[in-house]
Amino acid sequence: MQRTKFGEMACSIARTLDVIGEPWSPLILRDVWVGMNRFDQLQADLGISRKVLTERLNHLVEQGVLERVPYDKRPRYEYRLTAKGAELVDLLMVMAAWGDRWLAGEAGPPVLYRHHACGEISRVDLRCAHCGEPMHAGDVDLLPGPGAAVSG
Amino acid sequence: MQRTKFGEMACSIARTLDVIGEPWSPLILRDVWVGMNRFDQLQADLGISRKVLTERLNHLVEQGVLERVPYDKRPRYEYRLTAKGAELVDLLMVMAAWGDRWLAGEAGPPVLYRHHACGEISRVDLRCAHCGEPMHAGDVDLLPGPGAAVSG
DNA sequence: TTCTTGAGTTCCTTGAAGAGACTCCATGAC
DNA sequence: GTCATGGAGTCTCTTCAAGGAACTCAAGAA
Repeated sequence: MQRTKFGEMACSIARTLDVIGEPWSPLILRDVWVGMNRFDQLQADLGISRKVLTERLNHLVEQGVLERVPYDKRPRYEYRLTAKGAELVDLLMVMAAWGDRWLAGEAGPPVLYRHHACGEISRVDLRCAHCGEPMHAGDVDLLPGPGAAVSG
Repeated sequence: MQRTKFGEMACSIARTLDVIGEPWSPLILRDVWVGMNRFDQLQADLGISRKVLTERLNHLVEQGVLERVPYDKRPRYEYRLTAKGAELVDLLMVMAAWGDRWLAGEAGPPVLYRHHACGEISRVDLRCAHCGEPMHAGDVDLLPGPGAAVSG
């Protein structure tokens, strides 16, 4: 349904939601990220209905976020992140960082992230690609871009 | 419905989805961010049904992401981002950045972001809070955190 | 040959989203 | 005082998506 629900909106947020905005899609991506690549693994881990899992996987493959790779001569496939999909997982890390900060409660975060480059437990931080200073929603002005006035 | 759908999962991504994972919620937040603060404005801009808009706003207020502020003696309210909500908008900026990169097409991005600190058109970049180097999904190991083994 | 296993399909029921009319209530116009 | 207005919702009905569970299909194992 949601396939073209938001996409007409000339808004990159809406367009992104057309790719991973449907229920379960972000969690499917997370699972693939941590190495759960197969249909039955995903179905068992998420407790999602097989029908919906099929639909979501097909959509994510169509969108170029996952690829379906045979791993056996039998009809056996597994799902892998594409480059496009890997960058979506960056988004999931930011989502996790927000959840860690605001929803983790007493127990603390369920998952820690160790950064390869420095070897430390860390978290992701948003910075300006131009000047390197922190960049948050309150630190920017929004201007119409070249793709602003899409008509039709 | 989705209110506690994913939240039991001891996963900050799932918990975050319980807050803004429902259809329309991210777009409602975006609209409030850019200054559309009132019920009828939101309803007209999004084309969402009034019933669903009511449900979403209530949920976002319950979650502490928006606050409902009277702006007149009459029963007139507007919705504002809380600090918690403003940090969610950071997530939307990352979402927009992904959409700009992968879905904008020929026309280019519909919106540009000018960073206050440097005055330049820029985009958000993910860096390690510890060492300041780029931090992407492929650059981290995941380890169980203190809140990992939530039972019940 | 039959069994098993991964990867889906199909069908039926339940529950959420959409559309749009209706309500409530304080104010300003008359 | 009465009426009209406009923002902010509620109510109801229909449509469409999600859940659950049984069924199918292909190929290698016993």
